[in-house]
Parts: sequence; C-alpha cells; structure tokens
Amino acid sequence: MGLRKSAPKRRSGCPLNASVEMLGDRWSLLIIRDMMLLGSKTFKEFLGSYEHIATNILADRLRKLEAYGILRAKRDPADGRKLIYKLTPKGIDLAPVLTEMVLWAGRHEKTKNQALIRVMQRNKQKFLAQIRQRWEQNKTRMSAR
Amino acid sequence: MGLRKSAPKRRSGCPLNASVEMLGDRWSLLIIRDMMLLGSKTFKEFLGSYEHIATNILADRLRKLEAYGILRAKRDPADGRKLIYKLTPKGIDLAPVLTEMVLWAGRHEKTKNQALIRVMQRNKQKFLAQIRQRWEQNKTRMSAR
DNA sequence: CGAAGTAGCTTGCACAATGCAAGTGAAAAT
DNA sequence: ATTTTCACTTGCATTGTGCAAGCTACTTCG
Repeated sequence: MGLRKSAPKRRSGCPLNASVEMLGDRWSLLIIRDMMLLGSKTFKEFLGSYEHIATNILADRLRKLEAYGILRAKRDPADGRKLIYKLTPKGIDLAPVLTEMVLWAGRHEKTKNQALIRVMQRNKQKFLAQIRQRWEQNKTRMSAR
Repeated sequence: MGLRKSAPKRRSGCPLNASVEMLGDRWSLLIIRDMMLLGSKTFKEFLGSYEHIATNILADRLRKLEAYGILRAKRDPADGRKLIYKLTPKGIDLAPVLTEMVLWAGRHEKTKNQALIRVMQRNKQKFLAQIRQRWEQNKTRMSAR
C-alpha cells in the first residue's frame, strides 16, 4: 500500500481518452449520479442504490474518484465513524455529461424515470443550473431534505 | 458461437445505468470516437488508433456495439475480405455525449487536441450539426477525404 | 493457374478486475 | 459494558483484459 505513483501514465493525450480512463467503468458514473441527483454522501447511502455495488468495489471507486479530484471525503464532525463525500467543482461539472447520457438512453432505450428525462428535455439549461445550485447550497448548510 | 440470450438483464431501469452498461468500459467510446471524428470504418483502421486496442478486444467490442444497435457491419462490395462498419442513427446520436466528455476533460485535465476543444467550445451546435452532416453524406457516397 | 499477401478474426495463456461472503476496528448508542 | 453502526478489508472464486500466435477467406501478383 502507501503512495500512488506520481503519474499514472495515460494511453494517449486525447481528451476523450482522459475522460474514459477516469469514468469508463461500470460504477463510477453511477456513484456520481447518486451524489448529484439523490444527494448521497456516505458509504451506506451509496450501498443503498438500486444496482447494489459490492463494498470493496465501492471503497476502491471512492478512492480513485478522490484521487482524480472528482470528489472529496471529510470526517463527519457530528459522528466520528462517518465520512462525508462531496463532489468537487470538477465533479459537479460532470452534470452535462450525465445529462447527455441520460437523454441518449431515453431516446433509444426503454428505461424508467421518464419524469427526469422529460425535465431534462424541456429545459436542459435550467436543469443544469438547478443541479449546480443545489450543490452550492450544500457547501454551506446541510442537505435541505 | 450461437445465439445471444434475448434479454441481457439490466442491473436497474435507470437510463444512466443503461448507457453505462453499453458504453462503460475502456474501449467502446474510443471506437465510436474514431468512427465519428476520424471516419474509421474497418478493423485495420481501428487498430491504427493511438491507444492500441488488442484484436480480440476490438472484435468483442464491435460485436457488442452491433448487438446494441450502435453500429452495423456490411461486407465491402469492392473487397470481399473487408467489413465496413458504420454508425447507426443511435450511434451518431452519441455525439453530444462524446462532446461533453471531451469538453469536461478539456476544462479539467491537461490534454492534447486543444484545437478540437476550441471548435467545440465556440459553437457546440454547429459542431454537432457538422458531425451529423458528414455522417449523412457517407450514407450515399464514400468518405470525402 | 499457384504463391504470397492482406483483412478480420480466434485461440491460448498469464494477469488484473470484479463480485460475494465474512471479518475487522473504531466510534456511537443502549 | 455490551451491542450496534459505519466504513472498510480480506479471501477466494469467477470474469475480463492483454499479448502473441495462429487461422481462414479473399485478393493480388507473376
């Protein structure tokens, strides 16, 4: 264990490849979705998701996403066992990517959550602004829900 | 090998999960990038990409992407050895997803191809329209380049 | 025509990633 | 003090990935 290698060495300098190397697996984007849309912020909350990620995979992905600067973990001052995970500016900036992926699937696959898809379709900019606004609120005070 | 199971069974009905199950790996989106931006259309051309995909992985991904309806393979009438791979409407419709992933990496990572990023930033809609236009041209006649 | 080359794979095998169940240690609740 | 909760870690079986080599159908060259 211990320190990471300083430069993990990319396969190429292509920006799409950079995104794929950080996000191209079966779990990372779902974790980010839960943080962005459901407001999940603890290990337990991520485990509660529909897709049932294994604990070792979740721990690994949270570590990697933190190393990439997409999220940050802080100890909960009210409960010393808990870690609070929060999206960084880089993380919340993935909202357009997630949105386009949801819209694409909505156009070409039979999926649930048609209500969300419709909200995104009707006014994408407004939707993205709301996501960002909610995230900024949680910077100062705890979740409104 | 034989027939695929009729329904591969999704982990959840979430539209993002559908996208992740089809595209969430280290190669699929890069193959689609090569088709969309470089006009790659044969096995050989895909192998020539910077990231050096292995032949067995490439064959597997092309098969899966075809099964998902993202691309289609046709025998080249001029050379019976060649297969010509083409994006379907569902495939070309991934352009906004790729674009947002490129833009995100461009904003937060040091990458090459800044020229492409600048074109996308200046006028996203125009860029997307051009991608689609080039794809529609290739429907009737061969690549302009 | 036959020999050589090309395109698109498949196979074998080593290694890495994933998934499940069970266990651990620190903090909190009772 | 004991039990419960939280965030993991460990062990192990299964699955996916990556490399090198081989294979087969088709084309080209002489």
